[in-house]
Amino acid sequence: MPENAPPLESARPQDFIREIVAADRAAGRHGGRVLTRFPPEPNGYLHIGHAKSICLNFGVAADFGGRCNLRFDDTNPTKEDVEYVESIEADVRWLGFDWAGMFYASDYFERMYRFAEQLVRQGDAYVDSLSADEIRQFRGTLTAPGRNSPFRTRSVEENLDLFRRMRAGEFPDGAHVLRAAIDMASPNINMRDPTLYRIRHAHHHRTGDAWCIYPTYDYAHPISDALEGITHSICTLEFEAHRPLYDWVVDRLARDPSIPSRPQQIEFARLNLNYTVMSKRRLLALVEQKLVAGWDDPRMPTIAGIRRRGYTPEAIRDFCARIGVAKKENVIDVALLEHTVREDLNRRAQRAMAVLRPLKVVIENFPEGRTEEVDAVNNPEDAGAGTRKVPFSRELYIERDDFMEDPPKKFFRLSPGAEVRLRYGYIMRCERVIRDADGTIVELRCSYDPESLNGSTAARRVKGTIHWVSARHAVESEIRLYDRLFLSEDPGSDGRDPLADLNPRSLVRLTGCRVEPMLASAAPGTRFQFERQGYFCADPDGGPGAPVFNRTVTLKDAWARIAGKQG
RNA sequence: UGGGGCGUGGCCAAGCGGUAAGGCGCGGGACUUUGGAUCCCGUAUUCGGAGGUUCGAAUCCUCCCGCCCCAACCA
Repeated sequence: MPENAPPLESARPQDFIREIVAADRAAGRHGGRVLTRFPPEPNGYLHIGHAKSICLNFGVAADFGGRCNLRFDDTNPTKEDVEYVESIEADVRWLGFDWAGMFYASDYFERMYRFAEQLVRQGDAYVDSLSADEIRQFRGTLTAPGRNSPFRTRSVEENLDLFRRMRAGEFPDGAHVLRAAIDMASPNINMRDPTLYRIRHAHHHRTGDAWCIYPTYDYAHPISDALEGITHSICTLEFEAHRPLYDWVVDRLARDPSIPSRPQQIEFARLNLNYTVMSKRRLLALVEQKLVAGWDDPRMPTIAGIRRRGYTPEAIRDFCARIGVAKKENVIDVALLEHTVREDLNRRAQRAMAVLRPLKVVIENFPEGRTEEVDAVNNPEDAGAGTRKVPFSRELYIERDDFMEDPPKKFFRLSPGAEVRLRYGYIMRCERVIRDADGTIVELRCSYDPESLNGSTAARRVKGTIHWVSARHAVESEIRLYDRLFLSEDPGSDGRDPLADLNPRSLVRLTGCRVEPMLASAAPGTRFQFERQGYFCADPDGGPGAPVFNRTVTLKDAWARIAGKQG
């Protein structure tokens, strides 16, 4: 990452979570210590929504001199994979965070098991042999209380024996579960004897075949937190109703004086972005059905995807800082995300000239075979970025869109008989148009004003400035225009076709583009602003040869124009 | 419906009894060798609604309305 622009963090806004943490420290809780954790399940790639949680967990810790753990919540082996843990690790690092320790819930399987036996001995848990279906029926409804399972009164000895045999693999999946004995009449359904362990004869990406019983989230999470000494367990709103259960487990575990902390769960509203699908189910469907090249396809809202697209970690962190943290359900306008990306890129991205759809221009009064080097500013927002030489010659390419044979009133670029300024170069007039047999415009014959180098001439005022590239010196390159993958305002609702709102025109590949010679050696991952076209990134995973450029975001006003053009 | 949450401008979001911050978006203007950027100015007599307490309420009380989450051996 050779970019040396200063970081772009906004002033850290105070939020209710930081208020809680500050109050806890003021009250001397946890001895003033702050340890958070980011606990993804390795069942998919991280997306922009996770970035909010990552920034929150690492950010809160950093603000109070604490640390944050990375923990994989790998309690459901059938959905998880090492590919995911590797990508998550890489993405968190790329976002710029460094964890205090990296752990797996599966690190604690043995201790969880032993604690479960203890719960059984205390009469706090029992083995239930009802089927999943029966358990559901016994659970009651939102308004009707549940009923105790007939197995709830088994003796401690019988429970212990059964639970041990569950672990030993004596029973098939679904034969028994371990349940907490809480209250089948609780108005909170999560407290109606929740399942703690289920039998799953499945290979775990990490523990292999060592286990055939796996703890549930509700049981594993508080234990993992307590064992690591987590002080504040920050999660999303849907777990609010699980907090009493979280506390129930922590209460019992904390009777052991060697347990380092009594963590508290705090919930916040997850990020929703309009026009963007964040559901892992839908993202997975896109990957599996090969509608995208993979989880890191630049069209994907995954961290890996937007990284390839050219977003910077700084911009994403700034975005997360700006959206705030609260408990209100929210739908953030993607325009804010794009704004933060543009703001960052505008300051750090080197300007370059690139012609996406080339139209040849011959300057008839410019000497054949002559090459001039014109000075171009690398970044008008960054005086330290310097200048570069760009070759100028008789034959150029300009953007097809920058010429109109029959221009509307407000068109200030090139048209027959009109003058335009070639950025950093000369003022040029279009003399005539050359067509092929089909009548397609293939070339423009122009003249230039030799006195107007660098666009300066007191005599005339030219309104339009266009970008260009010397035909002989330019490098041919592929440019990919990626747009948002989804156009749905309401991404997500269950039961719908997960791909229903896919925008089929989210990728336009342009080949035969001509870019400034300098770009031939663009380092993968480098961002550029192509004059008048938007922000582009040399594909970070591009192979050898001429670099491929991915469009990051368009210039602000250009979006509607370009989006409209592409449907 | 039982339980748990949440309701401040188009989208976020401060505010915590003293008379509505800020950002995005949007509108207008200045400037400009990117129709970019930058810079100005404007954008809620009002805080889901109705009562009440108070000299004074978005902030306190009561009732009502709306939205979200929970009935996986998912997380």
